[in-house]
Amino acid sequence: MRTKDKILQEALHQFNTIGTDQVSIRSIADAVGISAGNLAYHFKNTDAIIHQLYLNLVEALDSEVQQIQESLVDMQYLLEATQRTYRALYEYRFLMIDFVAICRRIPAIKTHFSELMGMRQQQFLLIFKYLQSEGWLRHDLDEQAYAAFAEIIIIFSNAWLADAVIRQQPENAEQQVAHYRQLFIQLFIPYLTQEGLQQFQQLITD
Amino acid sequence: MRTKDKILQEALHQFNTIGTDQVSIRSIADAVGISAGNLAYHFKNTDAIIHQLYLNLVEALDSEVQQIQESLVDMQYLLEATQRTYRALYEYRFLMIDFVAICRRIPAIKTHFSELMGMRQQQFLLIFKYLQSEGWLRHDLDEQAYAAFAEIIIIFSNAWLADAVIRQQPENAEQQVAHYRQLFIQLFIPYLTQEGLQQFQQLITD
DNA sequence: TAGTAATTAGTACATTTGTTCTAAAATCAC
DNA sequence: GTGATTTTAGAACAAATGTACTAATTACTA
Repeated sequence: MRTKDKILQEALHQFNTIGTDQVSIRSIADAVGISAGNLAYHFKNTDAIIHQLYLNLVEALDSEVQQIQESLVDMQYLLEATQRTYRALYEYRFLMIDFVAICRRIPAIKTHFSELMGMRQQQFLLIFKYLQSEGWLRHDLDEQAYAAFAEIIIIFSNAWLADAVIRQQPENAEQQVAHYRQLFIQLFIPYLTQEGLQQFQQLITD
Repeated sequence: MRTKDKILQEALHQFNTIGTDQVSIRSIADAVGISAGNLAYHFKNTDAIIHQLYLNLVEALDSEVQQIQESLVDMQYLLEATQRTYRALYEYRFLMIDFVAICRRIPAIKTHFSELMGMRQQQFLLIFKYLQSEGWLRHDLDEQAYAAFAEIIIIFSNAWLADAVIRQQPENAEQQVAHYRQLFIQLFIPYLTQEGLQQFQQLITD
C-alpha cells in the first residue's frame, strides 16, 4: 500500500475514534510508522487530510446521486440507496460528527456541502412527486409539507451519526446503521397511503 | 456584574461564535479585560466553563420538563414549550453544535445528557398516548412506530442547530428558531387525525 | 550505469495552551 | 482601623502543534 493511502487510512481511523481536534500529523505519523516530516511531504497539515477524506466520501456518495438523477427510482431502490449511503457515511462518520468544526476549518467543504444538500433536497422532491403519482404517497398534504419533509430527511441523515455517539451504547457498525436506517424508514411511514404502506412492508420484510 | 458572570457571558459568546476548540482561557480573559491568572482562579480551565454553561442550560430546560411531568399537556402547551426550549437551546447553541467533542472532553455531560434524553423519550411517549386518547393522533400506527417517532423528534431537536450553521444563511435568532420550530410542527402533521389537524392548524394560525 | 526526481528522517523554531506560583491589591468582618 | 480573606495581575514552565528546512536515501528514467 502506498504511503499516502496508509496515511489516509490511519487518519480516518483516528478521526473516527478520537475526533478531529485530538489528531495531529505526529499522532498519525507515529501510528503509521513514518516521520512527521515525511507525512508533511504528502499532506501539508491535517486539514489537507480531512479535505481529501471528504472528497473520498463525496465520490462514494456521488455514484448514488447520479443514478437517482438519471432514472426515476422506485421505493426499493430508495431503500437500497439509503443503505449504501448510510454505510458510506458511517465509514467516514467523523465528517458528520464534527461537521461544524470542520466547516469552520475548511470553508471549501462548507460551500460544497451546502450546495450538495440543496441538490439532494430537490431530488427528494422529485422522488416524492413520483411516489405520489404512483399512489404511494399521500395527496392530502400540500407542497409545503413535502418541502419540509425533504428538509427533515436531510437533517436526520446528517444527524444520526452524532446521535449514535451521544445516545447509544457502542455497538458494531451494522447494528448502528440498521437502527438508523429503520428510523429513516419510519420517517416515511406516516406519509404513505394504504397502498404505499403495503408496498413498503413487503419490501422491508424481504 | 460579578467577574464570574462576565466570564460565563463572554465564554458563551465565544463558544457560540468561533467554536469550543478555538476558545482558550486567554482569549476569554482578554475579551473580559482580566488576566488569565484571574480567570484561572474562577475556572480552572475551559472545560470547567463549558460544564457550568451546560448546567445553566439544563436548569433552563428543567423548568419545562417538570411542568410536563406534573400535568398532562395539551397541544398548545407542547408548542409553547417547544418554542421556549428551542430558544434556550439557541442561546447555548455551541453545546448542541459541538456536542460530541464536548462529550469526549467532559464525560459527565455525556452521561447526564444520555439519561436526560431517555427521560424525554418516555415523556414524548406519554404525550403521544394522551394525544391519541383525545383522538388527535392516529391509531392506525403501532407502538413501535411511535417509539421511533419519539426518537426522531429527539434527534431532530438535537440536530437543528448544527444544521442551521451548515445549510442556512446566517439569519437572526428569531428567524432561525421560527424556521426549525416550523419543521418540528411538520414532524407531527402526518401523524395527526383529521380532528387533530384542525386543532393544530387553529393553534398555528393564532 | 549515470543522473534526476521522489520520498523519507530528522531537526529546529515560533506559537499556543494549560497549569502553577507569587505577590500585590481589594474587599470584608469584627 | 486592623487583620483575614478574596480577588487580581503577572510571570514562568512544560507540553504540544504547525511549519519549514536540510540532508540522506530510494526509485525511476534514459
